Amino acid sequence: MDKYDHKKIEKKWQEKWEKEKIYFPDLSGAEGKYYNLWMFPYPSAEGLHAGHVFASTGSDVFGRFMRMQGKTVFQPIGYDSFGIHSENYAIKIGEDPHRVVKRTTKHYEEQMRSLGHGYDWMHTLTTSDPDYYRWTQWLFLKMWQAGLAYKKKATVNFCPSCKTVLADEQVVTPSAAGKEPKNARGEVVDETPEIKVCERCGTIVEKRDLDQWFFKITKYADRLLESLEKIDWSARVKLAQKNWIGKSQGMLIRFKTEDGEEIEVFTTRPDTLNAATFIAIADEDFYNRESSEKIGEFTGKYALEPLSGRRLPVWKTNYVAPGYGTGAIMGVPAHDERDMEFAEKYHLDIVQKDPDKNLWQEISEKGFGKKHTNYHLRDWLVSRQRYWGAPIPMVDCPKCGWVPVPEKDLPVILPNISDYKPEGTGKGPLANHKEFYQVKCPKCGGDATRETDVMDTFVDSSWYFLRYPSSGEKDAPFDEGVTKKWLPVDLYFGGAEHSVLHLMYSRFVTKVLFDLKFLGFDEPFPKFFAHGLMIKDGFKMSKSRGNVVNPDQYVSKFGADTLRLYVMFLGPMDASPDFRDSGIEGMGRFVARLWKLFNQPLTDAQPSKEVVSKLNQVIKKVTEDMYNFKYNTAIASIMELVNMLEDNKNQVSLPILKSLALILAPFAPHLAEEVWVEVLGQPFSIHKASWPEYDSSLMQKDTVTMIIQVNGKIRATLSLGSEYANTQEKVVEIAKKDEKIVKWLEGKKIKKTVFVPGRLVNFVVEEG
RNA sequence: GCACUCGUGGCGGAACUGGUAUACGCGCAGUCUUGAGGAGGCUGUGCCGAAAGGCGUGAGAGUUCAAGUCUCUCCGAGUGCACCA
Repeated sequence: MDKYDHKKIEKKWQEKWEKEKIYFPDLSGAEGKYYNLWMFPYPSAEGLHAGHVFASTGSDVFGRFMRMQGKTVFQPIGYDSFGIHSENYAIKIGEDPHRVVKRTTKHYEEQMRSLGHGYDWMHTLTTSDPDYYRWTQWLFLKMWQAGLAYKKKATVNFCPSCKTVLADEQVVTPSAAGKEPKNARGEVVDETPEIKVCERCGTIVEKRDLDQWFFKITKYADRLLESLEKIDWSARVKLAQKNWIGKSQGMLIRFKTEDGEEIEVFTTRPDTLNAATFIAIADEDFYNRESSEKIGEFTGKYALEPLSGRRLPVWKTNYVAPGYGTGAIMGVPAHDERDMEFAEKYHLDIVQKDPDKNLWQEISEKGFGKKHTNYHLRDWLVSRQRYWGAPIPMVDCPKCGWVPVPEKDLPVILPNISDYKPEGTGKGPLANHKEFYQVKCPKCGGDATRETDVMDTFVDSSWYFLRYPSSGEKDAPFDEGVTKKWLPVDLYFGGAEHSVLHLMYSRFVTKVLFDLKFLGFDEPFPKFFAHGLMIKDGFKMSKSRGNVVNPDQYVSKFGADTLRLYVMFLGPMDASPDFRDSGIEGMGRFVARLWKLFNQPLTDAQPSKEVVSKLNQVIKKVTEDMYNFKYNTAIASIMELVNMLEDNKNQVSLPILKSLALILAPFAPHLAEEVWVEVLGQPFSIHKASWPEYDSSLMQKDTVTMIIQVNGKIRATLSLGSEYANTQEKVVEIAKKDEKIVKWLEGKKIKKTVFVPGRLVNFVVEEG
C-alpha cells in the first residue's frame, strides 16, 4: 500500500468531477430540487482566508449530504465585486479596478476549486460584469416605475475617508465595526463609545445635506416585520431585524403654545398625558454636542396641555433625537426615567398621577391628536459618490425632470476612466466626464445630464440569488420558468453580520418583485443558517489585526480533505471556533489512519454484534448531526467507529467500509471517492450514491451497563444482559447482592428504590 | 441602560426528554520500534489521597431519589439595540 498522496488524488478527482459534470445539474428538468446557497464573497486581494474555508465548507458539506439524500442540488458561487471594498484596494495599489477584479476573482476560483467544493461552475456571476449590472440597473428602473425610488435633499451620513454617503445601516458604533474610531485625517481618536463611525473604515461620520437617491423600504416596514413569522431563521437574526424596523405604536398629540405656535409630539404613552410637566424638543446644536449627560435650555415659551390647559415649559434638549418621530416629546417624569433625570437636573415639576387608558380615546375624540405608528427604519440610501458601482440609469432633463433610461438602452456602461479616485466634493468621479453625462433626454430629445452617482454594493447583492439559475440569460434578469422551478433558495448559509443589511434588503427587493408579478414568492430565504465567525488567537480574523490565516499552505501540505475535516471538527457551525495549527496535524494523522483502514484485507465473515451496533449508532448520529450543522460531533462519532474498527481488524468487511466511506464523503470528498472507486471497486461517483440507512433494531447491544446508586451517589456499575435491563425486580435483586452495594446498605433501612430502565437503580436509605 | 446568548480539564469542545460529567481531538507524560532525528505503536492523563474514599461544570442558594441541565440572586464574557419618547 502506498502512502496517501493527497496532491495527486485530489487533483485527479477534481478533474473527473468537472469532466463528468456531477455538480452541474440540468436546471430545466430537475426533480427534487435543492438550491443550496452560500453568501458570495467579495474578492479581496488577499484571497480566501480560513474563515471563508470554515463557512463555505459548512455549506458544501450540507449540499453533498442533500445530494446523497437524493436531491438535485444546485450550488452556485459568484463574486460581489462591485463597490467600495474592491475600489479602495484598487486605489491603494494604483491599478484599474476592472483589472484588479479580474485577477482577484480568478484567484478565488482557484482557491475554491482546490478545496473540492461542489460548485456549479456553469452558473457563476460577477456583479461588476455589465451582463450582471445591466439587470441591477433594470431593478432600479422597476423601483422607479413602482414609485419606490426618489431623489431628495437630505441630511445624510458622510464618511470623510471613503468620501461618500452611507446608508443608515452602514453607520455603526466603533465596537460594531471592530475598529478604533478615526478622525477625517485617519488618526485614531479616543471618543465616547456613542460615537458613530463608518462600518467599513471606522472613520467618524459627518452629517451633510446632499441630494440623494433612496429606495422606499419604509413602505414595506410592516410586511417585512409580519412575514418574519413565516421564515425559518434563528431567533437572534429575526430579533435584530425586528429591532431595526423598530415599530412603535402611539399617538401624535398637538400642543399649542401661548403665542399660538403648535408643537406636535409623538408618544407611545398618551395615557400619561395628565402627568406631563414639560415639553422637550430636539435641537441640532445640543444634539450634536458630545455630552453623556442630558443638557437643555428653557426656550421661554409655554405650551398648554390640551385637556387641562396646564402650562408646560418648552425646553430645547440633546436627548430628543431630531430625526425620530416629530422631534418633540412630552416630558413625563413620573413614568419615564429619562424625563425624570432631566426634570430633576433642571428642577422641573414632577406630577405623580396614575396612567389613564381612557385618554387614548379622549384625546382623539376632542381632536387634539391621533393614533400614529413610528418606525426606526428609514428609506434606503442607495446612491454613492464613487466610481466602482453600477451607474444609476436616470437622466436629468431641464424640461422633463428625472427621466429613466429606456430598458432597451441598458446597460449604462461604466466608462473606463483613470481619475476614478473620489474627491469628496459631494459628486462622484463620473461628474468630471462630459462624455459620460452629456446625453439627450430619452423623452424629449433635448440636452440633458446623466446621473453620475453609482449604486451601493448592497443593491448588487440584493437580488443575485435570482440570477444564478438564469446566468447567461440575455433578455431578462431571470428566466420565468427556471425561477419558478428553482426559487426560493432552500438553504441560505451565511454570516450573522448581515442580519440587518443584506438580508433586509434582499427581503425587500423580493417583496417588490413579487408585487410587480415578477416572482411568485415574497421571501427569498425561507431557511437561513447563521454560521459563526472564525477566531484566531482570541480575535476575529481581520487584516488590520494581522491574524488572517491563508488556507493555501494547509491545502498544499495536508490536503483539502484534512483541512475540511479539521475546520468542521473545531466546533458546531454556529459557534466561533479558534483556528490553530496544532490540531490540523492530528487530523492529518486521522486521514492517514483512514487510508490504512480502507486498504487492509477484508473479511467475509459476519462482524460481531458489537461492531454492527456501533456502525448503526454512528450512522444515526451522523445523519442527525448533519441536519443540525453539528459536524464536529458527527466527525467525532466517525472517529469512534474508526477506533473500534482498528481494534477489531479481523471484522472489517466490505459493507462496513462502504458505509464508512459514504458518511465520510461530505467531509472528505476526495478520499471518499478514491476508496469508493479504486479500493472498494464501487461505481463512480460516491457523491451520487445514496446515504446509508441505519437499522435501530441492530443498535442494541448484548449487554447493558447500569449504574447503582445509594443516596444518589454512584457506588457500583453492573453489566447485565440487555434482556434484564427493563425488569426492575431482577436488576434490584442483582444489585442488592453486589458486594460493593452490600457494604453501603448494611444495617440501613431502604426508604425508597428508584429504577430507571436500562440506566440506573438508586437506593434511598436513612442517613447516619 | 435594555434584550438575548453563554461560563465545563492545560486547550478546542462532548453530554438525548434531569440519570456514569469531561465523548472525540489537541497537548502533555511514560514506554516500545529506530544508530539518531522524523514518523509510528502501546499505556496513562479532572483535582486531593498510599488506599478506602472525598471533591469537582463561574459564585451562592433552592427544587428533586438524582442538577452541567430546572428556579432565584450575584459575578464575568459575548452579541444585538440604544437618550426611539
